[in-house]
Amino acid sequence: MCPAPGSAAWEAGDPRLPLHSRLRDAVSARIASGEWTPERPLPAETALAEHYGVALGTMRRVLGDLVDQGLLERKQGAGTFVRRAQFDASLFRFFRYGDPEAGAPESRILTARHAALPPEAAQPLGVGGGSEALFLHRLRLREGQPLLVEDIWLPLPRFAALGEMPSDDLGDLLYPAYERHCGVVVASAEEVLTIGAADAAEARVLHCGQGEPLVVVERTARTHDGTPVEWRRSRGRAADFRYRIDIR
Amino acid sequence: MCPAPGSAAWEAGDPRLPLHSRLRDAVSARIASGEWTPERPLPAETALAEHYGVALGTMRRVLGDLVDQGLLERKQGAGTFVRRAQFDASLFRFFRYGDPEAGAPESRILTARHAALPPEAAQPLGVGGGSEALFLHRLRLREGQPLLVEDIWLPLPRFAALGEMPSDDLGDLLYPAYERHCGVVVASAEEVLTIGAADAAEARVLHCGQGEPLVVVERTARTHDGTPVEWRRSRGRAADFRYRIDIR
DNA sequence: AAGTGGTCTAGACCACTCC
DNA sequence: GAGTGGTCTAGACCACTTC
Repeated sequence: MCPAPGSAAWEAGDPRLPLHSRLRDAVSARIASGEWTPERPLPAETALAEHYGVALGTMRRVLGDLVDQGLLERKQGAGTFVRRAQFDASLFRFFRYGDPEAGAPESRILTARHAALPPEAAQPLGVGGGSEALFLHRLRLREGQPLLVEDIWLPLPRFAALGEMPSDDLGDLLYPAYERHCGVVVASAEEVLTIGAADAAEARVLHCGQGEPLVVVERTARTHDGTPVEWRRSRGRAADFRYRIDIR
Repeated sequence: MCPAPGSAAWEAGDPRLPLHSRLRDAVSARIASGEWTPERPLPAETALAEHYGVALGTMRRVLGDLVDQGLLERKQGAGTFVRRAQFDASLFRFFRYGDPEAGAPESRILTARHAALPPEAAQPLGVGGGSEALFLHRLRLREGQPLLVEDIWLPLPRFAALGEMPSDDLGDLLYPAYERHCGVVVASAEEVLTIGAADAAEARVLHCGQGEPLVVVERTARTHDGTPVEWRRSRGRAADFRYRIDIR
Protein backbone atom coordinates (compact mmCIF):
# COMPACT_ATOMS: atom_id res chain seq x y z
CA MET A 1 0.00 0.00 0.00
CA CYS A 2 0.90 3.62 -0.39
CA PRO A 3 3.94 2.97 -2.59
CA ALA A 4 6.94 5.24 -2.71
CA PRO A 5 6.87 7.46 -5.80
CA GLY A 6 8.41 5.97 -8.93
CA SER A 7 8.57 2.41 -7.72
CA ALA A 8 5.06 0.99 -7.74
CA ALA A 9 3.93 -1.75 -10.11
CA TRP A 10 1.07 0.31 -11.55
CA GLU A 11 3.47 2.93 -12.87
CA ALA A 12 4.05 1.00 -16.06
CA GLY A 13 4.49 2.37 -19.55
CA ASP A 14 6.58 5.28 -20.64
CA PRO A 15 7.39 7.24 -17.46
CA ARG A 16 7.43 10.42 -19.55
CA LEU A 17 3.66 10.06 -19.91
CA PRO A 18 1.60 12.23 -17.57
CA LEU A 19 0.74 10.75 -14.22
CA HIS A 20 -2.99 10.88 -14.85
CA SER A 21 -2.51 8.99 -18.10
CA ARG A 22 -0.61 6.08 -16.56
CA LEU A 23 -2.95 6.06 -13.59
CA ARG A 24 -5.95 5.88 -15.92
CA ASP A 25 -4.50 2.81 -17.61
CA ALA A 26 -3.93 1.20 -14.23
CA VAL A 27 -7.47 1.80 -13.00
CA SER A 28 -8.87 0.80 -16.37
CA ALA A 29 -7.03 -2.51 -16.10
CA ARG A 30 -8.50 -3.17 -12.65
CA ILE A 31 -11.98 -2.51 -14.05
CA ALA A 32 -11.31 -4.90 -16.93
CA SER A 33 -10.09 -7.55 -14.51
CA GLY A 34 -13.51 -7.68 -12.91
CA GLU A 35 -12.11 -6.77 -9.51
CA TRP A 36 -15.07 -4.43 -9.02
CA THR A 37 -18.66 -5.32 -9.87
CA PRO A 38 -21.50 -2.91 -10.74
CA GLU A 39 -23.25 -3.85 -7.48
CA ARG A 40 -20.84 -2.28 -5.06
CA PRO A 41 -19.02 1.04 -5.26
CA LEU A 42 -15.30 1.39 -5.85
CA PRO A 43 -13.22 2.59 -2.91
CA ALA A 44 -13.83 6.27 -2.23
CA GLU A 45 -11.85 8.85 -4.18
CA THR A 46 -9.88 9.81 -1.09
CA ALA A 47 -8.99 6.17 -0.42
CA LEU A 48 -7.89 5.58 -4.03
CA ALA A 49 -5.85 8.78 -4.08
CA GLU A 50 -4.07 7.75 -0.91
CA HIS A 51 -3.53 4.20 -2.17
CA TYR A 52 -1.89 5.43 -5.36
CA GLY A 53 -0.05 8.23 -3.62
CA VAL A 54 -1.49 11.05 -5.73
CA ALA A 55 -3.42 14.21 -4.95
CA LEU A 56 -7.19 13.99 -4.71
CA GLY A 57 -7.57 16.31 -7.70
CA THR A 58 -5.48 14.00 -9.87
CA MET A 59 -7.51 10.97 -8.78
CA ARG A 60 -10.72 12.84 -9.55
CA ARG A 61 -9.48 13.69 -13.02
CA VAL A 62 -8.65 10.03 -13.69
CA LEU A 63 -12.07 8.85 -12.53
CA GLY A 64 -13.74 11.65 -14.49
CA ASP A 65 -11.97 10.57 -17.67
CA LEU A 66 -13.14 6.99 -17.14
CA VAL A 67 -16.68 8.27 -16.63
CA ASP A 68 -16.47 10.16 -19.94
CA GLN A 69 -15.11 7.00 -21.50
CA GLY A 70 -18.19 5.12 -20.33
CA LEU A 71 -16.41 2.71 -17.98
CA LEU A 72 -17.62 4.21 -14.70
CA GLU A 73 -20.56 6.16 -13.38
CA ARG A 74 -20.75 8.40 -10.36
CA LYS A 75 -23.63 8.74 -7.95
CA GLN A 76 -23.23 11.68 -5.64
CA GLY A 77 -23.35 10.61 -2.02
CA ALA A 78 -23.37 6.93 -2.94
CA GLY A 79 -20.07 6.26 -4.67
CA THR A 80 -18.40 5.45 -8.00
CA PHE A 81 -19.54 2.28 -9.80
CA VAL A 82 -18.47 0.15 -12.73
CA ARG A 83 -20.96 0.86 -15.47
CA ARG A 84 -23.24 -1.89 -16.67
CA ALA A 85 -23.92 -1.88 -20.41
CA GLN A 86 -27.51 -1.22 -21.35
CA PHE A 87 -27.64 -1.16 -25.12
CA ASP A 88 -29.41 -4.46 -25.70
CA ALA A 89 -32.33 -2.43 -27.02
CA SER A 90 -30.14 0.14 -28.72
CA LEU A 91 -30.89 -1.14 -32.21
CA PHE A 92 -34.19 0.62 -31.88
CA ARG A 93 -32.34 3.91 -32.07
CA PHE A 94 -32.24 3.30 -35.80
CA PHE A 95 -35.91 2.67 -36.41
CA ARG A 96 -39.12 4.60 -36.14
CA TYR A 97 -41.86 2.23 -35.37
CA GLY A 98 -44.78 2.79 -33.12
CA ASP A 99 -44.21 5.01 -30.14
CA PRO A 100 -40.55 4.91 -29.07
CA GLU A 101 -41.72 5.46 -25.51
CA ALA A 102 -44.44 2.81 -25.70
CA GLY A 103 -43.12 0.01 -23.54
CA ALA A 104 -40.14 -2.25 -24.04
CA PRO A 105 -39.76 -4.16 -27.31
CA GLU A 106 -40.66 -7.84 -27.11
CA SER A 107 -38.39 -10.71 -27.99
CA ARG A 108 -39.38 -14.06 -29.49
CA ILE A 109 -36.72 -16.75 -29.92
CA LEU A 110 -37.52 -18.81 -33.02
CA THR A 111 -34.49 -21.11 -32.99
CA ALA A 112 -31.86 -22.08 -30.41
CA ARG A 113 -29.33 -24.77 -31.28
CA HIS A 114 -25.67 -25.69 -31.43
CA ALA A 115 -24.02 -25.04 -34.78
CA ALA A 116 -20.64 -24.45 -36.39
CA LEU A 117 -19.60 -20.78 -36.62
CA PRO A 118 -19.84 -19.38 -40.16
CA PRO A 119 -16.80 -17.43 -41.32
CA GLU A 120 -18.46 -13.99 -41.06
CA ALA A 121 -19.09 -14.64 -37.35
CA ALA A 122 -15.86 -16.49 -36.62
CA GLN A 123 -13.65 -13.65 -37.78
CA PRO A 124 -14.97 -10.85 -35.54
CA LEU A 125 -15.12 -13.33 -32.64
CA GLY A 126 -11.46 -14.09 -33.17
CA VAL A 127 -11.82 -17.87 -33.32
CA GLY A 128 -11.38 -20.43 -36.06
CA GLY A 129 -14.20 -20.94 -38.53
CA GLY A 130 -16.29 -24.03 -37.84
CA SER A 131 -15.88 -23.78 -34.07
CA GLU A 132 -18.85 -24.93 -32.03
CA ALA A 133 -21.24 -22.17 -31.01
CA LEU A 134 -24.72 -21.50 -29.72
CA PHE A 135 -26.95 -20.05 -32.40
CA LEU A 136 -30.08 -18.02 -31.66
CA HIS A 137 -32.57 -16.89 -34.25
CA ARG A 138 -34.73 -14.19 -32.77
CA LEU A 139 -37.60 -11.92 -33.73
CA ARG A 140 -38.06 -8.57 -32.07
CA LEU A 141 -41.41 -6.83 -32.03
CA ARG A 142 -43.01 -3.64 -30.83
CA GLU A 143 -46.72 -3.57 -30.16
CA GLY A 144 -47.03 -6.95 -31.85
CA GLN A 145 -45.45 -5.73 -35.11
CA PRO A 146 -42.29 -7.54 -36.27
CA LEU A 147 -39.43 -5.04 -36.46
CA LEU A 148 -36.13 -6.93 -36.52
CA VAL A 149 -34.86 -10.44 -37.21
CA GLU A 150 -31.58 -11.38 -35.59
CA ASP A 151 -28.97 -14.10 -35.98
CA ILE A 152 -26.90 -14.32 -32.82
CA TRP A 153 -23.70 -16.36 -32.44
CA LEU A 154 -22.28 -17.18 -29.01
CA PRO A 155 -19.02 -19.15 -28.80
CA LEU A 156 -18.92 -22.34 -26.73
CA PRO A 157 -18.11 -23.47 -24.14
CA ARG A 158 -18.47 -20.00 -22.61
CA PHE A 159 -22.21 -19.88 -23.24
CA ALA A 160 -23.02 -23.56 -22.66
CA ALA A 161 -25.27 -22.78 -19.70
CA LEU A 162 -27.49 -20.67 -21.93
CA GLY A 163 -28.17 -23.50 -24.36
CA GLU A 164 -29.35 -25.83 -21.61
CA MET A 165 -32.24 -23.64 -20.53
CA PRO A 166 -35.69 -23.19 -22.00
CA SER A 167 -35.63 -20.15 -24.25
CA ASP A 168 -38.62 -18.68 -22.42
CA ASP A 169 -36.41 -18.12 -19.38
CA LEU A 170 -34.12 -15.73 -21.25
CA GLY A 171 -36.45 -12.77 -21.15
CA ASP A 172 -36.61 -9.85 -23.54
CA LEU A 173 -33.07 -8.67 -22.93
CA LEU A 174 -30.15 -11.00 -23.57
CA TYR A 175 -27.26 -9.16 -21.94
CA PRO A 176 -28.62 -9.49 -18.40
CA ALA A 177 -29.09 -13.22 -19.13
CA TYR A 178 -25.46 -13.51 -20.25
CA GLU A 179 -24.37 -11.97 -16.98
CA ARG A 180 -26.72 -14.02 -14.82
CA HIS A 181 -26.16 -17.44 -16.35
CA CYS A 182 -22.69 -17.24 -17.88
CA GLY A 183 -20.90 -14.52 -15.92
CA VAL A 184 -20.30 -12.54 -19.10
CA VAL A 185 -20.60 -8.75 -18.74
CA VAL A 186 -20.90 -6.93 -22.06
CA ALA A 187 -19.22 -3.55 -21.82
CA SER A 188 -18.85 -2.19 -25.35
CA ALA A 189 -19.79 -2.95 -28.92
CA GLU A 190 -19.07 -2.01 -32.50
CA GLU A 191 -21.91 -1.74 -35.00
CA VAL A 192 -21.71 -1.52 -38.79
CA LEU A 193 -24.77 -0.46 -40.78
CA THR A 194 -25.29 -1.41 -44.41
CA ILE A 195 -28.27 -1.80 -46.75
CA GLY A 196 -29.38 -5.16 -48.13
CA ALA A 197 -32.45 -6.81 -49.62
CA ALA A 198 -34.96 -9.18 -48.03
CA ASP A 199 -34.78 -12.83 -49.02
CA ALA A 200 -37.90 -15.04 -48.94
CA ALA A 201 -37.54 -16.08 -45.30
CA GLU A 202 -36.88 -12.55 -44.10
CA ALA A 203 -39.81 -11.18 -46.09
CA ARG A 204 -42.12 -13.73 -44.50
CA VAL A 205 -41.13 -13.05 -40.93
CA LEU A 206 -40.89 -9.26 -41.30
CA HIS A 207 -44.16 -9.02 -43.25
CA CYS A 208 -42.53 -7.26 -46.18
CA GLY A 209 -41.95 -7.89 -49.86
CA GLN A 210 -39.12 -10.09 -51.10
CA GLY A 211 -36.28 -7.95 -52.42
CA GLU A 212 -37.44 -4.99 -50.36
CA PRO A 213 -34.48 -3.01 -48.96
CA LEU A 214 -33.41 -3.85 -45.42
CA VAL A 215 -31.07 -2.13 -43.00
CA VAL A 216 -28.46 -4.63 -41.81
CA VAL A 217 -26.71 -4.04 -38.48
CA GLU A 218 -23.73 -6.23 -37.63
CA ARG A 219 -22.64 -5.99 -34.03
CA THR A 220 -19.57 -7.32 -32.24
CA ALA A 221 -20.02 -7.13 -28.46
CA ARG A 222 -17.07 -7.16 -26.05
CA THR A 223 -16.31 -7.51 -22.37
CA HIS A 224 -14.48 -4.86 -20.36
CA ASP A 225 -11.11 -6.26 -21.40
CA GLY A 226 -12.00 -6.13 -25.09
CA THR A 227 -12.60 -9.85 -25.68
CA PRO A 228 -15.34 -10.32 -28.30
CA VAL A 229 -18.09 -12.54 -26.90
CA GLU A 230 -21.06 -12.12 -29.21
CA TRP A 231 -21.63 -11.47 -32.89
CA ARG A 232 -25.06 -10.72 -34.26
CA ARG A 233 -26.62 -9.64 -37.51
CA SER A 234 -29.95 -7.81 -37.30
CA ARG A 235 -32.18 -6.84 -40.18
CA GLY A 236 -35.15 -4.47 -40.31
CA ARG A 237 -37.18 -2.83 -43.05
CA ALA A 238 -35.36 0.15 -44.55
CA ALA A 239 -38.70 1.96 -44.79
CA ASP A 240 -38.75 2.09 -40.99
CA PHE A 241 -35.17 3.32 -40.79
CA ARG A 242 -34.50 6.79 -39.41
CA TYR A 243 -31.31 7.91 -37.73
CA ARG A 244 -30.50 11.33 -36.37
CA ILE A 245 -27.02 12.72 -35.69
CA ASP A 246 -25.79 15.99 -34.28
CA ILE A 247 -22.48 17.31 -35.55
CA ARG A 248 -20.44 20.06 -33.99
CA MET B 1 -13.61 44.77 -15.14
CA CYS B 2 -13.04 42.46 -12.23
CA PRO B 3 -16.58 42.69 -10.91
CA ALA B 4 -17.41 42.32 -7.25
CA PRO B 5 -18.78 38.85 -6.50
CA GLY B 6 -22.50 38.44 -6.94
CA SER B 7 -23.15 41.64 -8.84
CA ALA B 8 -21.80 41.21 -12.36
CA ALA B 9 -24.04 41.09 -15.42
CA TRP B 10 -22.74 37.71 -16.56
CA GLU B 11 -23.98 36.06 -13.38
CA ALA B 12 -27.42 35.54 -14.82
CA GLY B 13 -29.74 32.60 -14.34
CA ASP B 14 -30.55 30.78 -11.16
CA PRO B 15 -27.87 31.80 -8.66
CA ARG B 16 -28.21 28.37 -7.04
CA LEU B 17 -26.61 26.90 -10.16
CA PRO B 18 -22.89 26.14 -9.82
CA LEU B 19 -20.50 28.92 -10.70
CA HIS B 20 -18.91 26.97 -13.53
CA SER B 21 -22.31 26.37 -15.06
CA ARG B 22 -23.34 30.04 -15.17
CA LEU B 23 -19.87 31.01 -16.31
CA ARG B 24 -20.04 28.48 -19.13
CA ASP B 25 -23.28 30.02 -20.37
CA ALA B 26 -21.71 33.47 -20.27
CA VAL B 27 -18.62 32.45 -22.26
CA SER B 28 -20.77 30.41 -24.64
CA ALA B 29 -22.86 33.53 -25.33
CA ARG B 30 -19.76 35.56 -26.12
CA ILE B 31 -18.65 32.88 -28.58
CA ALA B 32 -22.08 32.92 -30.22
CA SER B 33 -21.97 36.69 -30.48
CA GLY B 34 -18.97 36.45 -32.78
CA GLU B 35 -16.85 38.54 -30.45
CA TRP B 36 -13.96 36.13 -31.03
CA THR B 37 -13.00 34.76 -34.44
CA PRO B 38 -11.16 31.50 -35.21
CA GLU B 39 -8.16 33.51 -36.43
CA ARG B 40 -7.07 34.95 -33.13
CA PRO B 41 -6.90 33.32 -29.71
CA LEU B 42 -9.23 34.19 -26.84
CA PRO B 43 -7.70 36.07 -23.91
CA ALA B 44 -5.42 33.81 -21.88
CA GLU B 45 -6.96 31.63 -19.18
CA THR B 46 -5.36 33.71 -16.45
CA ALA B 47 -6.75 36.93 -17.97
CA LEU B 48 -10.26 35.46 -18.29
CA ALA B 49 -10.16 34.10 -14.75
CA GLU B 50 -9.16 37.49 -13.42
CA HIS B 51 -11.77 39.26 -15.54
CA TYR B 52 -14.55 37.07 -14.19
CA GLY B 53 -13.16 37.03 -10.69
CA VAL B 54 -12.88 33.25 -10.39
CA ALA B 55 -10.03 30.88 -9.65
CA LEU B 56 -7.89 29.69 -12.54
CA GLY B 57 -9.01 26.11 -11.96
CA THR B 58 -12.65 27.09 -12.35
CA MET B 59 -11.91 28.99 -15.55
CA ARG B 60 -10.01 26.02 -16.90
CA ARG B 61 -12.92 23.74 -16.17
CA VAL B 62 -15.31 26.06 -18.03
CA LEU B 63 -13.06 26.24 -21.09
CA GLY B 64 -12.52 22.47 -20.93
CA ASP B 65 -16.27 21.88 -20.98
CA LEU B 66 -16.64 24.13 -24.02
CA VAL B 67 -13.84 22.22 -25.73
CA ASP B 68 -15.68 18.93 -25.04
CA GLN B 69 -18.80 20.59 -26.39
CA GLY B 70 -16.97 21.38 -29.63
CA LEU B 71 -17.14 25.17 -29.36
CA LEU B 72 -13.46 25.76 -28.61
CA GLU B 73 -10.12 24.14 -29.26
CA ARG B 74 -6.90 24.48 -27.35
CA LYS B 75 -3.39 24.67 -28.76
CA GLN B 76 -0.76 24.34 -26.12
CA GLY B 77 1.55 27.30 -26.11
CA ALA B 78 -0.55 29.17 -28.67
CA GLY B 79 -3.89 29.80 -27.00
CA THR B 80 -7.58 28.88 -26.99
CA PHE B 81 -9.54 29.38 -30.23
CA VAL B 82 -13.13 29.37 -31.43
CA ARG B 83 -13.52 26.17 -33.41
CA ARG B 84 -14.23 26.35 -37.11
CA ALA B 85 -16.60 23.69 -38.43
CA GLN B 86 -15.07 21.27 -40.87
CA PHE B 87 -17.78 18.79 -41.78
CA ASP B 88 -18.52 19.97 -45.30
CA ALA B 89 -17.14 16.64 -46.49
CA SER B 90 -18.59 14.70 -43.58
CA LEU B 91 -21.32 13.04 -45.65
CA PHE B 92 -18.59 10.80 -46.93
CA ARG B 93 -18.44 9.22 -43.50
CA PHE B 94 -21.51 7.30 -44.56
CA PHE B 95 -20.25 5.89 -47.82
CA ARG B 96 -17.56 3.51 -48.94
CA TYR B 97 -16.45 4.48 -52.36
CA GLY B 98 -12.99 4.31 -53.78
CA ASP B 99 -10.19 4.89 -51.35
CA PRO B 100 -11.41 7.07 -48.46
CA GLU B 101 -7.90 8.52 -48.24
CA ALA B 102 -7.61 9.11 -51.98
CA GLY B 103 -7.81 12.87 -52.35
CA ALA B 104 -10.66 15.23 -51.61
CA PRO B 105 -14.06 14.64 -53.17
CA GLU B 106 -14.86 16.87 -56.14
CA SER B 107 -17.86 19.13 -56.46
CA ARG B 108 -19.76 20.00 -59.64
CA ILE B 109 -22.56 22.56 -59.45
CA LEU B 110 -25.26 21.66 -61.98
CA THR B 111 -27.75 24.41 -61.18
CA ALA B 112 -27.61 27.73 -59.33
CA ARG B 113 -30.68 29.98 -59.34
CA HIS B 114 -33.10 31.93 -57.21
CA ALA B 115 -36.25 30.03 -56.27
CA ALA B 116 -39.05 29.94 -53.71
CA LEU B 117 -38.35 27.77 -50.67
CA PRO B 118 -40.31 24.51 -50.68
CA PRO B 119 -42.06 23.67 -47.39
CA GLU B 120 -39.61 20.90 -46.41
CA ALA B 121 -36.77 23.45 -46.53
CA ALA B 122 -38.70 26.41 -45.15
CA GLN B 123 -39.66 24.65 -41.93
CA PRO B 124 -36.17 23.69 -40.68
CA LEU B 125 -34.90 27.13 -41.78
CA GLY B 126 -37.56 28.74 -39.63
CA VAL B 127 -38.95 31.01 -42.36
CA GLY B 128 -42.23 31.12 -44.23
CA GLY B 129 -42.72 28.79 -47.17
CA GLY B 130 -42.31 30.47 -50.52
CA SER B 131 -39.60 32.84 -49.28
CA GLU B 132 -36.95 33.72 -51.79
CA ALA B 133 -33.81 31.59 -51.58
CA LEU B 134 -30.72 30.61 -53.49
CA PHE B 135 -30.95 27.05 -54.78
CA LEU B 136 -27.92 24.94 -55.66
CA HIS B 137 -28.08 21.54 -57.32
CA ARG B 138 -24.75 19.85 -56.92
CA LEU B 139 -23.05 16.59 -57.80
CA ARG B 140 -20.24 15.24 -55.67
CA LEU B 141 -17.76 12.78 -57.07
CA ARG B 142 -14.74 10.78 -55.99
CA GLU B 143 -12.22 9.69 -58.58
CA GLY B 144 -14.64 10.75 -61.29
CA GLN B 145 -17.44 8.50 -60.01
CA PRO B 146 -20.71 10.22 -59.02
CA LEU B 147 -21.40 9.58 -55.36
CA LEU B 148 -23.98 12.10 -54.10
CA VAL B 149 -26.55 14.50 -55.55
CA GLU B 150 -27.46 17.45 -53.37
CA ASP B 151 -30.22 20.04 -53.25
CA ILE B 152 -29.06 23.01 -51.18
CA TRP B 153 -31.29 25.87 -50.04
CA LEU B 154 -29.82 29.15 -48.80
CA PRO B 155 -32.19 31.88 -47.59
CA LEU B 156 -31.92 35.36 -49.11
CA PRO B 157 -30.86 38.06 -48.71
CA ARG B 158 -28.19 36.59 -46.45
CA PHE B 159 -26.59 34.61 -49.27
CA ALA B 160 -27.16 37.11 -52.11
CA ALA B 161 -23.42 37.58 -52.67
CA LEU B 162 -23.07 33.88 -53.43
CA GLY B 163 -25.61 33.96 -56.24
CA GLU B 164 -23.82 36.76 -58.05
CA MET B 165 -20.61 34.85 -58.56
CA PRO B 166 -19.67 32.25 -61.15
CA SER B 167 -20.20 28.83 -59.63
CA ASP B 168 -16.66 27.82 -60.55
CA ASP B 169 -15.38 30.26 -57.94
CA LEU B 170 -17.08 28.42 -55.10
CA GLY B 171 -14.57 25.59 -54.92
CA ASP B 172 -15.13 22.06 -53.67
CA LEU B 173 -16.13 23.06 -50.15
CA LEU B 174 -19.10 25.36 -49.61
CA TYR B 175 -18.73 26.31 -45.95
CA PRO B 176 -15.47 28.22 -46.42
CA ALA B 177 -17.21 30.06 -49.29
CA TYR B 178 -20.13 30.98 -47.01
CA GLU B 179 -17.68 32.46 -44.55
CA ARG B 180 -15.57 34.25 -47.16
CA HIS B 181 -18.34 35.78 -49.23
CA CYS B 182 -21.30 36.06 -46.87
CA GLY B 183 -19.74 36.21 -43.41
CA VAL B 184 -21.66 33.12 -42.33
CA VAL B 185 -19.77 30.70 -40.07
CA VAL B 186 -21.39 27.28 -39.81
CA ALA B 187 -20.82 25.83 -36.34
CA SER B 188 -23.12 22.85 -35.93
CA ALA B 189 -25.57 20.72 -37.86
CA GLU B 190 -28.24 18.10 -37.46
CA GLU B 191 -28.48 15.21 -39.91
CA VAL B 192 -31.33 12.76 -40.40
CA LEU B 193 -30.76 9.58 -42.39
CA THR B 194 -33.55 7.69 -44.15
CA ILE B 195 -33.83 5.30 -47.07
CA GLY B 196 -35.59 6.22 -50.32
CA ALA B 197 -35.67 5.16 -53.96
CA ALA B 198 -34.06 6.74 -57.02
CA ASP B 199 -36.32 8.61 -59.43
CA ALA B 200 -35.47 8.91 -63.11
CA ALA B 201 -33.35 12.06 -62.77
CA GLU B 202 -31.43 10.72 -59.79
CA ALA B 203 -30.81 7.40 -61.50
CA ARG B 204 -29.37 9.17 -64.53
CA VAL B 205 -26.98 11.41 -62.62
CA LEU B 206 -25.89 8.74 -60.11
CA HIS B 207 -25.49 6.06 -62.78
CA CYS B 208 -27.85 3.67 -61.04
CA GLY B 209 -31.16 1.98 -61.75
CA GLN B 210 -34.44 3.77 -61.32
CA GLY B 211 -36.13 2.62 -58.10
CA GLU B 212 -32.81 1.51 -56.66
CA PRO B 213 -32.60 2.26 -52.90
CA LEU B 214 -30.86 5.50 -51.93
CA VAL B 215 -29.66 6.81 -48.60
CA VAL B 216 -31.16 10.25 -48.01
CA VAL B 217 -29.38 12.65 -45.65
CA GLU B 218 -31.21 15.82 -44.66
CA ARG B 219 -29.01 18.38 -42.94
CA THR B 220 -29.84 21.60 -41.16
CA ALA B 221 -26.72 23.70 -40.60
CA ARG B 222 -26.55 26.41 -37.95
CA THR B 223 -24.34 29.27 -36.83
CA HIS B 224 -22.81 29.51 -33.36
CA ASP B 225 -25.95 31.12 -31.97
CA GLY B 226 -28.16 28.34 -33.32
CA THR B 227 -29.72 30.19 -36.25
CA PRO B 228 -30.37 27.77 -39.13
CA VAL B 229 -28.70 29.05 -42.29
CA GLU B 230 -28.65 26.14 -44.71
CA TRP B 231 -30.84 23.13 -45.48
CA ARG B 232 -29.72 20.42 -47.81
CA ARG B 233 -30.90 17.02 -48.94
CA SER B 234 -28.22 14.63 -50.23
CA ARG B 235 -28.79 11.28 -51.87
CA GLY B 236 -26.37 8.45 -52.60
CA ARG B 237 -26.67 4.81 -53.62
CA ALA B 238 -27.60 2.62 -50.66
CA ALA B 239 -25.27 -0.05 -52.02
CA ASP B 240 -22.36 2.27 -51.21
CA PHE B 241 -23.64 2.98 -47.72
CA ARG B 242 -21.61 1.82 -44.74
CA TYR B 243 -21.63 3.39 -41.32
CA ARG B 244 -19.72 2.30 -38.26
CA ILE B 245 -20.54 3.17 -34.66
CA ASP B 246 -18.86 2.38 -31.36
CA ILE B 247 -21.08 1.99 -28.32
CA ARG B 248 -19.93 1.98 -24.74
C1' DA C 1 12.66 35.12 -23.64
C1' DA C 2 7.89 35.71 -22.94
C1' DG C 3 3.51 33.91 -22.90
C1' DT C 4 0.44 30.10 -23.45
C1' DG C 5 -1.95 25.89 -22.02
C1' DG C 6 -0.89 21.19 -19.32
C1' DT C 7 0.00 18.88 -14.99
C1' DC C 8 -0.17 18.27 -10.14
C1' DT C 9 -0.73 19.47 -5.45
C1' DA C 10 -3.30 20.74 -0.95
C1' DG C 11 -7.03 21.94 1.28
C1' DA C 12 -11.85 24.02 2.35
C1' DC C 13 -16.70 23.71 2.19
C1' DC C 14 -21.20 22.02 0.22
C1' DA C 15 -25.02 18.66 -1.41
C1' DC C 16 -26.48 14.33 -1.51
C1' DT C 17 -27.25 9.22 -0.16
C1' DC C 18 -27.65 5.83 3.02
C1' DC C 19 -28.26 3.84 7.48
C1' DG D 1 -24.67 11.50 11.37
C1' DA D 2 -21.15 9.48 8.66
C1' DG D 3 -19.44 9.04 4.26
C1' DT D 4 -19.66 10.02 -0.58
C1' DG D 5 -18.96 12.81 -4.69
C1' DG D 6 -19.37 18.08 -6.35
C1' DT D 7 -17.51 22.72 -6.26
C1' DC D 8 -14.07 26.12 -5.73
C1' DT D 9 -9.79 28.08 -4.42
C1' DA D 10 -4.58 29.11 -4.55
C1' DG D 11 -0.37 28.27 -6.12
C1' DA D 12 3.85 25.67 -8.13
C1' DC D 13 6.21 23.85 -11.96
C1' DC D 14 6.51 21.98 -16.81
C1' DA D 15 6.03 21.70 -22.12
C1' DC D 16 5.10 24.00 -25.97
C1' DT D 17 4.54 27.89 -29.43
C1' DT D 18 5.78 32.18 -30.95
C1' DC D 19 8.79 35.95 -31.71
